[in-house]
Amino acid sequence: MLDPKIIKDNPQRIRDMLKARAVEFNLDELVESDQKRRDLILKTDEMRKKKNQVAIEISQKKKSGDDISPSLAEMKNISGELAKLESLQGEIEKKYSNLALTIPNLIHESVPIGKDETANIEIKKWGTIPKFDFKINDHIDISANLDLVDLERAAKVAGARFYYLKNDLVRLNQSLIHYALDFLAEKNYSLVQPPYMINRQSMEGAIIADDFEEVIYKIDNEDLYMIGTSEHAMAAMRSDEIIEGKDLPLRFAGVSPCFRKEAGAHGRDQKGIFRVHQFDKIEQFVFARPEESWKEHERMLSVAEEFYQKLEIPYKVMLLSSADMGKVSAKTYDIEAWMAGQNAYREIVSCSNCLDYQARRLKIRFRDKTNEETQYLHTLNSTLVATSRVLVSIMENFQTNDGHIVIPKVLQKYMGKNII
RNA sequence: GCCAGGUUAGCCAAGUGGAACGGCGGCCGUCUCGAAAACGGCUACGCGCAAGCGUGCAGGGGUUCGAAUCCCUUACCUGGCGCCA
Repeated sequence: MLDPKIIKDNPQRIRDMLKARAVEFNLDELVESDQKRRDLILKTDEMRKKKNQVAIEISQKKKSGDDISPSLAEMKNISGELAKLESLQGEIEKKYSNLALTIPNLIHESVPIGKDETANIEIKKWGTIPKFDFKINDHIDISANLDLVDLERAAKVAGARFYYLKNDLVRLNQSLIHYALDFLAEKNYSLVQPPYMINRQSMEGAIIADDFEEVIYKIDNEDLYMIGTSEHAMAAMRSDEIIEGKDLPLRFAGVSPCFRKEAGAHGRDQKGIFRVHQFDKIEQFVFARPEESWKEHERMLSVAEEFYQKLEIPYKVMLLSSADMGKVSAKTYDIEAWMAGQNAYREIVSCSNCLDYQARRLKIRFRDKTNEETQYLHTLNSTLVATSRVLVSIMENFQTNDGHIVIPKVLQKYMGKNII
C-alpha cells in the first residue's frame, strides 16, 4: 500500500509509475473515491458529535428527573441518519481500500524504464564460465544417469513439475541448506523456520491480491494458504507491532519450502527441476529504518554474491526494468547463475527493496522512544539460495567426463564426500 | 473435538447499560549552577492549516434512545479432558 497522502497530493507520481510498469489501473476512480471518503468522514463525525451530545443530555435529565422523551425521539432520529451515513461510508471505504490495495509500489529513480525484460541492465559479471573438452549433459540427463531424480513417479503421484529427489541429491540439497544457514548465522542473521501455511490477512500483507490466483495454493475450507516463499511468513511475523528503533535493522534468515502454482508458465522449463511447484529456499529478510534501506539493499545483494563466489558458480547481476519487477518492489536485482547444460545464465536470486509498502499493509512500525510518533519501517527480501535451481547449476557446471558431479569445495564437509 | 476462563492504549490494569479509573515506562515544562525528588502537561488512530471533532475496549453481527458492559458468531491465548507423531 502506498502512503494515502501521495494519492491525494501527488497523483501524477502514481500515474508515472503505472506507465513505467505498464500496469492497467483506474487511478481517477481511486482519487475520486478518496475524496468521497474524506467528505463522508466529515459528515459522519458531525452526526456522531450530535449523538454524543444528546446521549449526555439524556443522562443528565435522568439524574435530575426531567422528562427525557423529547431527547429520546431526537436520539432515535439521529441514530437513523447516522446508520445511513455509516453504511454509505462503509461502501466507499471498501471501494477505496480495494483499489488502494492493488496499486503497485513506487519505483526507485535508478530503475531503468522499459517495456519488458529486454530493458534490464547487466550490472556485473563474476567468475569464469567452465569449458569442457567433452560433450556435456543437462541436469535432466545427469540426474537420470546417476539416479538422483524421479520425475515420472512424481508426475504419477502429484503431477507435472513435482519431483522425487533421490540418493546423494537429497544430501546435496540438505548440504546447501545447512551451508546457507551457517553462512548467514555467521553474519548474525537470526534463523527462522516459519509456518508453511499462513492466513489470508497475512498473505495479503505481503503480496497483491491479484497475484494470488497465479501463484498461491489455498487449503480447502480453511483460512490458510501455502507460502510461496518464507518472505510471506516473515513479513507478516511482525505485523501490528511497534518495533524499538534500537533493534533495527532486524536481519532474518528464513528457511522453508516454497509452494508455487506457476500458473502462467506453461511450456517454459517444462522438464527437470528448474521450474517446479515446490522447492527449498533460504531467504534473507530485513526490517530496516527508512533512511538505511537502500544501504541494506546493496548489502543483501553483496551477501548473496559472496555465497555464489564461495560456491564457485559464475553469475551476473541484473538490475530489473520497471516492467519486469514484482509489484511490491521498488527496485530489484536478480542474480543469474551460469547453467552449463543450457549454455545460459538463469535466474536464481531476486533481491528487492519494498520500502514501506508491505509495512503499511501489515502495520509494522517503529519508534525510538515510547512517546514518539510511530513510523512505518522498510522491508527487504532477497533469496540467498533456492536449492532446486542451484542443484541444477551444480550438476551442470561441475559434471565430469565420466558422468559424475564434483561437489563444490565449501559443501564437501557437509556432504562427507567430494564427488557424486 | 469438548468444557471453563480470558483478550481494554508501549507495558500492567480498573471498569457488568449512561462522558475510557489508575499505575509503570517515556517526552516536555516548572524548580535547580546541574541533576534527583516533587509538581503540571503530553504520551493509540482518523479528518483538519489549525482550533477542534470523531473513532478506538480482539474481529464481525445483533439487542437498545444509548454497549467495553447484554446476546450471537469467529479468531487467538491460558487451563482441564479427549485424540495424536
